[in-house]
Amino acid sequence: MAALWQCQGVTSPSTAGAVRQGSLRELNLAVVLRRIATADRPPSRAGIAAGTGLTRATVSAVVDDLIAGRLVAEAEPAPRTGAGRPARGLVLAGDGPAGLGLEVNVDYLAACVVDLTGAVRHHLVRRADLRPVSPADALDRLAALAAEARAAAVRDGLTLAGAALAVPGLVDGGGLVRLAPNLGWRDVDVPALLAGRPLAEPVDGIPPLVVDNEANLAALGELHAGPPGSTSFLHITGEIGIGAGIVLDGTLYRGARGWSGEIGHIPVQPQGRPCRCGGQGCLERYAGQETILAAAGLAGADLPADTAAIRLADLAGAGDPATLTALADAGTALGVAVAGVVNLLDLDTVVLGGGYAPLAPWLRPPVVTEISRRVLTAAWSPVTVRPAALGARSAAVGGATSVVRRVVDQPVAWLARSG
Amino acid sequence: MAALWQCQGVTSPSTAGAVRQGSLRELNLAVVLRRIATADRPPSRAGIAAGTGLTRATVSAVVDDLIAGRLVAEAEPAPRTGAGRPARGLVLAGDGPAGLGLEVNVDYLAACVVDLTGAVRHHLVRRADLRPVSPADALDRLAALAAEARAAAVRDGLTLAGAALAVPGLVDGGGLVRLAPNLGWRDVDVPALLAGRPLAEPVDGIPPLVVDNEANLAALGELHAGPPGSTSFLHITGEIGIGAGIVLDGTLYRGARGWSGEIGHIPVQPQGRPCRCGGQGCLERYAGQETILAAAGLAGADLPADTAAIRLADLAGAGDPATLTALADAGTALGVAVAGVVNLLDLDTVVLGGGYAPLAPWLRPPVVTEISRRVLTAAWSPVTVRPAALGARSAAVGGATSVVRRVVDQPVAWLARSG
DNA sequence: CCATTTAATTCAACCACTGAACAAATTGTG
DNA sequence: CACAATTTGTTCAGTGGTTGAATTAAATGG
Repeated sequence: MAALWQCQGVTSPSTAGAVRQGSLRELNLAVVLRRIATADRPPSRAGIAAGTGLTRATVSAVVDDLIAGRLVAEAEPAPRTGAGRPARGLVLAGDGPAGLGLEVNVDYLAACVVDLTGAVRHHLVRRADLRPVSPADALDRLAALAAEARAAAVRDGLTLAGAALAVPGLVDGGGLVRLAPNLGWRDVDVPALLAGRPLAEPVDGIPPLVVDNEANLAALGELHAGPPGSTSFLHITGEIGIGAGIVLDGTLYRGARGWSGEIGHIPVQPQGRPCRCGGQGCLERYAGQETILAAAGLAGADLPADTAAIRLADLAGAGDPATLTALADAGTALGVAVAGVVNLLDLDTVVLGGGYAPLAPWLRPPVVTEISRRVLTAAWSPVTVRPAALGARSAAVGGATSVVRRVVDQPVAWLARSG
Repeated sequence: MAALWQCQGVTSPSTAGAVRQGSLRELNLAVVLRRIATADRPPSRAGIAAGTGLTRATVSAVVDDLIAGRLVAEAEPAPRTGAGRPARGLVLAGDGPAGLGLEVNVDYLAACVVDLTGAVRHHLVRRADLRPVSPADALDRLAALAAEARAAAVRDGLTLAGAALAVPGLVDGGGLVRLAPNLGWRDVDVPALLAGRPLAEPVDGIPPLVVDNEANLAALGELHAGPPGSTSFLHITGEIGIGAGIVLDGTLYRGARGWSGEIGHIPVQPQGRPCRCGGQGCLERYAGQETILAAAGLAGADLPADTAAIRLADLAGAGDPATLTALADAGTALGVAVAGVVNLLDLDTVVLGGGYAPLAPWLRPPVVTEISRRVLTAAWSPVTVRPAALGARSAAVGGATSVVRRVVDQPVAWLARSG
């Protein structure tokens, strides 16, 4: 729990411009709330005052607002420390706002509910091959699953503060899915197709649904769920395509147009195999799942993506030589690309997620080898390569987390909601 | 001038935490000053009020403080627009604070003075081969040049608000140069060697000298000097090594440990030529100046880096076939690496700086070719490839600009200075 | 049991912004 | 040329939210 908010950067005032008088309280609500969220143990009002430089009077007033708004609760008194009146510990409320995370992928739908403390309260998954299904029908089914998750949240006394939908493709601002090749989607306007559903109706002015790239949301989930300390990392999602979420200084980097992370088309053999993107020698052609499956002798199996990864892990675990060679080669190609990225961005961590997560035991060694060979500063300060803490299904959790994170960053929007 | 501050992102409050009462004024000083800095034409107090949402009363009070602090001046009345009392235009003061930019490089020393408006008021360059010179002696000479520049600034009525030193190497926080291979420096503690010089003495609490990587400062300079609109770009400095400054969303990205930008060691031929870094097939071995010179038949010439670039440009301009081939090959290698970076980061602009600036006419075509072949989203939205606006000597100017930029972002630090 | 210590609240003071009224400076019109 | 219209900039009482000191609350320790 403590690690949840560990890594986020400083947020600028929501006005992003003039600082009006009321902004003072608005900003300090966020400051105090973040302090509570990032603390190792429940802090006292006095401790927050000492840590932030605000007076105890101000902190008390701010905390009163936060408690009244169900964002903060008083915890059991902490173990005794010495003389003096005992402090009353403050924690994030577990019964206030929650985030709804949704995911549409090639062979499953997922919905999950995360509360303010970062706990995953519900997680529903429906397996289904969605490739032959129209976008409208797929979103129909998703809406049904979302309604189920919402009902479960309401039974827990939680209030949904928003929802985030993860899609394996390029997403434009405003929820337009430009292209999701593996789903067969092109220019799908998600909010329009969901019109009339509770998901699409704004609740008290809070934007109801954010659509984002799967890799981005998975990286956000990893930022909160992973071990603290890594504020700049690459979260690689190896599915049919290879995507990456880039977190720099604790902030997700989306790119000039929101299309960052196309690591699958980094050239690793400039004169190598042609790629469907029109290029040549792209990483995807050497470390993509199709290539690994073919090299392992599973070319015609036509398995769903996550099943395929587990099948490969089983074979590798059993010592199948073709599979081991396939994974070693893929890992080396991945390592070459990652080494270039680390040289450029000076990252301290690389996370293997998506379909790579279960294959990490075999992919990690060649990746580490290439990094240590090719990264200039590797000798000074090592680069951590690890599997995703949330495993292969992190996008929905990451989406839900991004919703509650927004509440922590801008508590006024939540407090202004209803009372 | 208007473009100078065009691209910077929103700055978070300097407290980076609690918002105390006084912070209100502190923040609004910055808001109003930035508004004046980024405006196309000198704005009026009323216009600023309308644009920021502050009241005219507040803006007047803030502007009074800024004028008293010599950060802002009233301009000649703007051309008439209609009825009503004429507005008094506000501009950044050209006679207040200024930034001192310094550069130590292999074959020259440079110092320049930039005022608040972004104008380069002085620019001194001393050519000298600094490789055989000890770090202490080199910094001695630099201090002398800096003193000259400072004297020139004082004659103009300017007050230096700080200095920034560009070094071609890895710089640690606190001014320790870990490694500058081309200068032959290792673990050089710049502030310690400058102790006792006016450069090293803090003036009214303002940190006197910031040491930073040459590529980083050059990128910052390009951010301000270049055409507006490109907020995410890569500034590539092609010298003996190849470095890059990375600007994302208008902010320089330094990396987890401050060592970002080692684009020279991105693998472009994983099984290719061995590199002195221990890796294989690094970009530097295909697009570095040494390689280009050798391919052009100038291997033994031992020219200083900038002279070499101009020599190559002359040969290419004259149609020398070996040189043209060398540049085409280097450009292709560069394009492969850049395509990978653009795929990953979704940049809209790539700037060819340093030694690449004069060679841009020949390097650009192959780079553009590789980008259009290999970048997924190139069809949707084109990537601009252009030479550096500040040319090969942009690091010193960029450093000076970063100093005055800090004044604009945190005017209170300057105002609290002396009165 | 009381001095000591630390936590949290109360309250007058104060700072900076707010909003409205007012003064200043120009254009346009009869 | 006088006067209404218009826009800029300033003045001033009012207010929201922080400040700092005093006060109350609740524990420990001799």
